[in-house]
Amino acid sequence: MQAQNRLQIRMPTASLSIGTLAKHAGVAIDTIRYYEREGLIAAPPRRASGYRAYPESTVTRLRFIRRAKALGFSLADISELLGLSRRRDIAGVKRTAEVRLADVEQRIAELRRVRNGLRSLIKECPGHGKAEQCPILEALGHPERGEGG
Amino acid sequence: MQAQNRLQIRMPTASLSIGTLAKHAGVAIDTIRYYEREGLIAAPPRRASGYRAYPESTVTRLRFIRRAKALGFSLADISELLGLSRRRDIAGVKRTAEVRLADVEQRIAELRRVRNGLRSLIKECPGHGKAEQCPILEALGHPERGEGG
DNA sequence: CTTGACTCTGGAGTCGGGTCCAGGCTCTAG
DNA sequence: CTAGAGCCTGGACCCGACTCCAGAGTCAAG
Repeated sequence: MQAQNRLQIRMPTASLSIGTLAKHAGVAIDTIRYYEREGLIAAPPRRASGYRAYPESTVTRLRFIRRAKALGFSLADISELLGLSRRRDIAGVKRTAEVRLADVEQRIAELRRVRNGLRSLIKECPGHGKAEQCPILEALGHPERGEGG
Repeated sequence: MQAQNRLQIRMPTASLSIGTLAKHAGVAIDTIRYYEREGLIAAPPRRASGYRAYPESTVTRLRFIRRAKALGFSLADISELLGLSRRRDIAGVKRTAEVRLADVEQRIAELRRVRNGLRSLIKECPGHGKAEQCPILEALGHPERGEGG
């Protein structure tokens, strides 16, 4: 849509093709289209050919999504965060981050328990000998007892 | 099952229907059939009617699976563990547990990083005011800068 | 015998987050 | 002009671990 160029105040910068955007933001083309379908990024204007023409700010938006994902937010969380930020709802953003933190802390606690269990089992396993002497199998419930193992 | 009692050498114990087994082991009926398809438990003998008739030891086997899952093993890992245990390969069992431990430790380290990042962001966020003052949005990359937010 | 709970089968659906594909346009360098 | 890269669409497919379904046969209690 060239019409835009003439009608709009001023193009902030040249627009990006989806491939260029993908490269700049470090995500796959298919992922960008997927995010558009899911409403995480706005549908961009199109050229006469139908090609998507992204404003540069979309790079930032995609990086936001990437970082939020790295912090353990799901796409649904990110959607929420984006909505909050659009509404300048700082309190909401903070609350969301706090919920996420609590979640992460719980996962850490669970994994710690798992780790400790695994560690002591490994420490006590001779690494050879009969199954009956293996505390790992023992702890798990000796699956072969009485079976045709 | 009366016929069985007479024909077979001796039943070690009464056999269990799939529903009873499910209750005893604390898993869903569908899950048991799923595990059978996946080769995690052996296909049990059938009654004349086609109903599955499980030996009691299957309860133990299912509990083994449940505990291993709780320790973060995937069904594929569990399959491997079961094979190792069948072959009385204690060294193999120990190695598998060690790999799992390393994996768990890495996940903990990652989550810790995430937690620390989230914590400091939250601490510095006033919880009100302008988006520009929110370090959470800031750290994530201010998605609204220059956009029609 | 009847009723209602239980079980059988094969196959489809679920969730999250993408990834891949065919078939057909479009853009750009030479 | 042509070749080849890039982009379009809708829809299928992937992973893991189930979960649900319809339609039909079976079992136990009353």
